[in-house]
Amino acid sequence: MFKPLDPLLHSELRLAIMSILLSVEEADFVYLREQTKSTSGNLSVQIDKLREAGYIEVERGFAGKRTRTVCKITAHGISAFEKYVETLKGYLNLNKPEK
Amino acid sequence: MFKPLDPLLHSELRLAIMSILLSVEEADFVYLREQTKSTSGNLSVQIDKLREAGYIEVERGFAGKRTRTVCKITAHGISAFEKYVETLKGYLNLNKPEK
DNA sequence: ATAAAGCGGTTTATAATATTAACCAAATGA
DNA sequence: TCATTTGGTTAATATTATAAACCGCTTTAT
Repeated sequence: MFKPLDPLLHSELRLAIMSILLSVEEADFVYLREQTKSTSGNLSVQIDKLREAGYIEVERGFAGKRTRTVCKITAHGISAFEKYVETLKGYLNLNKPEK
Repeated sequence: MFKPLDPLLHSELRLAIMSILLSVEEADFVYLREQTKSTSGNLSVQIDKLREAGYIEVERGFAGKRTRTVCKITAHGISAFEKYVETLKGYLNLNKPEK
């Protein structure tokens, strides 16, 4: 009945990161930090976990002279996310009981 | 954009407990343990957290000579769950992108 | 009877995780 | 030049989940 939830995605910040990357196709570190209202440290750690899992790709480049770290979701990340959502639905009684 | 997820509900086991109690209206310890495939220790701890938060009520009674701990969800628990689901939807891009 | 094993749980210890705090190098501004 | 800010990383800490050990009671076997 209750299938296990991918622990990598069942995390508020990582889920938010994935959600953004799913709708935006590419986002840099600063943008993600603003959107998620997270601290740099936390964001850095969580990005790295997603990257290690192969859910996102991270490329370091430049914006003018400043460094810029760009993230984008991978195919593997997309399917993991979709699977997570399906699994999660099993927990959420999405069929609202009639009032 | 990303509202905080109630940490009490954003937990696999506690969410499963709540999900069951939402659909069943009353369940005892053993039933919950079987359905969630959790250990007694883990279940005991998580039930207690939900009870402390006022999300569920716990009553101790008897089934024959043996003790029986019965759980049921409270109105507060129901609304917390519903709110959690709504918040969560903000993370889940539920509108599938057309293939 | 009494020992041993099982059941329904709780409490305590440990493993895993998230979050922050401290730091660093490069760039900018006074 | 030297202090600040920016874009991050690394290391330490706080929080959380999970499992292990235990407890009182009941049932079963001897």
